[in-house]
Amino acid sequence: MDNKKVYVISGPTAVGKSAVAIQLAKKIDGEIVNCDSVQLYKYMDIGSAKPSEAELNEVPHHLFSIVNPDYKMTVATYQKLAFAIIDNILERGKTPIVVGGTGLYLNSIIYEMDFAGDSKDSERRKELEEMAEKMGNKYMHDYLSGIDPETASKIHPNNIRKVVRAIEAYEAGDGIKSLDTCPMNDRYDFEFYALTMEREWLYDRINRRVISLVKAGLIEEVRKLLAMGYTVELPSMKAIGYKEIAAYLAGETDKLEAVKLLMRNTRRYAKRQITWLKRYDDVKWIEIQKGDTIGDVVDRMLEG
RNA sequence: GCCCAGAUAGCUCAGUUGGUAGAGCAAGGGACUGAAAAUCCCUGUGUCCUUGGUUCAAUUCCGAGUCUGGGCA
Repeated sequence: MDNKKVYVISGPTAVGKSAVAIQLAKKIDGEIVNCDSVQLYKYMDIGSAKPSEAELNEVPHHLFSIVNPDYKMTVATYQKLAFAIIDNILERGKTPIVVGGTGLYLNSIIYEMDFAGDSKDSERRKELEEMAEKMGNKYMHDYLSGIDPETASKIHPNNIRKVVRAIEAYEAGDGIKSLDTCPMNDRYDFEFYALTMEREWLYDRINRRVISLVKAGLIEEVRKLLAMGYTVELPSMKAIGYKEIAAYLAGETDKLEAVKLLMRNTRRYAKRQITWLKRYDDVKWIEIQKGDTIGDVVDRMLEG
C-alpha cells in the first residue's frame, strides 16, 4: 500500500471525539476504528456512550460491540484486531481513523509493543492474588524485588495488581518492558490528535452527559446486563457507569448518591486520560473553544 | 423592632487557654506493556466577614456594623 496514513483521535471522555471522527471520516472517506475498551462490549451501549445507531450508519465503524461482556479482553487481543482492521481499510484504499480514550490500547497501535508471547493461564495469577491476600503487599513487592529488581523499583508496593502481573510476566520469561524502550510503530504514518477543552467546561459537559445517560435508560441497561448473568466481578462491569449503577441496584447506595459518584468518577477518569496524553510528544493538541462547530474542529485538524 | 446563634479552604465544619490555621468531601499533579473506564502514588487550596479598641502581637478577647439562620413580638 502506498498510502499508510492513519488518523488517531483521542482526548478525555465527553470531549466530543465521536462526532468529530464521523465528520472527518465523511470528509476524507475514512472509516472509524474504535479504541475504547468499553465500547468493544456488546450490550454496553448507553453507559459507554457509544455512537448512536444513526451515527454508526453514517460512516463505517469497526470494533464496536464485538465481544460479550464476559469475554476476557486484553491489550494483546485488541492490538491484533486493530491491526487487522487498519490494514484491511488501507488495502481498500480508505483511511483509518482510530478513535478512543483508552491510553494503553492507543499505545499498542502507536508503539512497537510486542505481545507475541502466549497469554498466560489465569491459574498462576489467581495463586499470586491469594498469596498477596495472605502475605500482604510488601511481601509480594519484596518477592518481585528478589527476582526482577528493576521492574520492582518502578512499581509502588501498594499497586498489587501490577506487582502480581510483573511476577507473572517474569515467570513466563517475558518480563515487563517499559515504554521508553519502545520505538514508534513505523508501519503507518500517524496523524495523532488529542482534543481538549477548558477543564471547567469539560466537567460541565461530563455532568450533563451523566444525567442524559441516566435519562436514556442506563439503569435499565445495567439491570439487563445483571439479569443476563454479567456480574459486577467482571472487568467490563467495573467500568464507570456500570459499577455505580450496579451498586445502586444492589441497594448499597441511593440513586442520587450513585449519580453523584458516577459524575465524580467520570471527571477523575477524564483527568487521568489527560495526564496520559501529555506523555506523547508527537500528539497535536486541539483545544475546542466555545462556539466551535464540529466542522471547525475538523478543518483545524486538516490544516494541521 | 427585640433576643439568641453563626460568619474560617470550592462545600460542610473543627480549631487557635492571643503567636496568621486543619479534617472530610470536592479539587490539583503524577505513574502506567497482556484487567486499563482498571490499578496505584503525591499535594494543599485561606483578606479566618468589615471596622474600631485592648495588646509587643487579634482570626481568637471587647465594642460597633453587615449578612445568614432561629426564636419572640
